Amino acid sequence: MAKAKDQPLEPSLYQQIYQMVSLIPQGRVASYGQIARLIGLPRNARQVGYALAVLPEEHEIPWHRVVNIKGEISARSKAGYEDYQRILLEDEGIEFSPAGRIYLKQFLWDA
DNA sequence: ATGGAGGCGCACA
DNA sequence: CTGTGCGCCTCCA
Repeated sequence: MAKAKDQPLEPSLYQQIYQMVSLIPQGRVASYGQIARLIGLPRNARQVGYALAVLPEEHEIPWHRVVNIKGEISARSKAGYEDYQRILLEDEGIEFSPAGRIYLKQFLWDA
């Protein structure tokens, strides 16, 4: 695409991530890598996590529906949110295995 | 400019 | 199942 400097004709990387995450339907989860792939950046799973880590306080983004490829809730910088995330997910009907992992086969978002 | 760090992913042992 | 190592790419100080 022709772009003068790097004037983003497209939303910034984070904006794309946020938008994609907001598309995850209720009762479903997606992995970081999956989100990255969906926006055409298969090697940016980490950026997805980073983007969510710096989410502004006010947003409509279902960040809790994003977990790692194993179906478990990743540890993050700020404590407390892990339990919160699990509660939000269970509240949507997502089930966890005894080991604390989501049954991806059943709940992974089929984009 | 450079280096460190980050809610990851995957291959191996 | 767990632990370790390495690759990937961007953001921030």
